[in-house]
Amino acid sequence: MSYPEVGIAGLAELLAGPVVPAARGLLGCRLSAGGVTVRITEVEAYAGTAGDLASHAHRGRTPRNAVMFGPAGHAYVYFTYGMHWCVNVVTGPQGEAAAVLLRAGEVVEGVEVARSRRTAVRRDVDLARGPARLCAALGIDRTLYGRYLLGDGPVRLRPAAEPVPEATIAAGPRVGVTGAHDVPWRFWIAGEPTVSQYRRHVPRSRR
DNA sequence: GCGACGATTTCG
DNA sequence: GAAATCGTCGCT
Repeated sequence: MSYPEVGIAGLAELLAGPVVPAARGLLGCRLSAGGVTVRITEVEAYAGTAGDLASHAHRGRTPRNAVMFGPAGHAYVYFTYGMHWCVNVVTGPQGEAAAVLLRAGEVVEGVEVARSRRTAVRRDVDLARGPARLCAALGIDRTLYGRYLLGDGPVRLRPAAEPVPEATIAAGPRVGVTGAHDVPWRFWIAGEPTVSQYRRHVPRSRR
């Protein structure tokens, strides 16, 4: 099954539902910001307050995660490691605080702009390969926190140009997450060279 | 108010 | 393997 043929309304409906189908359905969708468009190739699902210890919302609402508790289809942008931005799509009904982390994408428009923001990159497939790299390529930062993604704002999410067959979607444990390694909530398009490399989480105290 | 650490990336 | 680098959150 695939979702893109139903248009923006269908995408909105998908995002308002359970987080796992939403995450899978986001594969192949296009995200545009800062003059760059990526085709999403890798995502991770995070339940909100529903017992997912890896979710930023699992301890309840804070100033940082507040947008997660609002309606689906908005951008949850957060800053980490003192230098990186990452972006999520809020999903599910209001109050559930579930979200999908956009982990990687293929730059399909604005390659030159993306390269100007990612000077360390040699190959185009590395431009948005990784959640912080994706944000860097798109120029996403705090100013886009909470923005609605399905309208005409500065960050726009659109259905896939081509459907992503369910059979090509692979699943595995989430990256960088302490514990919950048995929860296969990382999804990617099999065979895509833009999918980020899996790294097992190592607690800082043991580095 | 303070301190540990993070849904990471890059370089050595 | 380890540094870079700082906002966030819970209170060892």
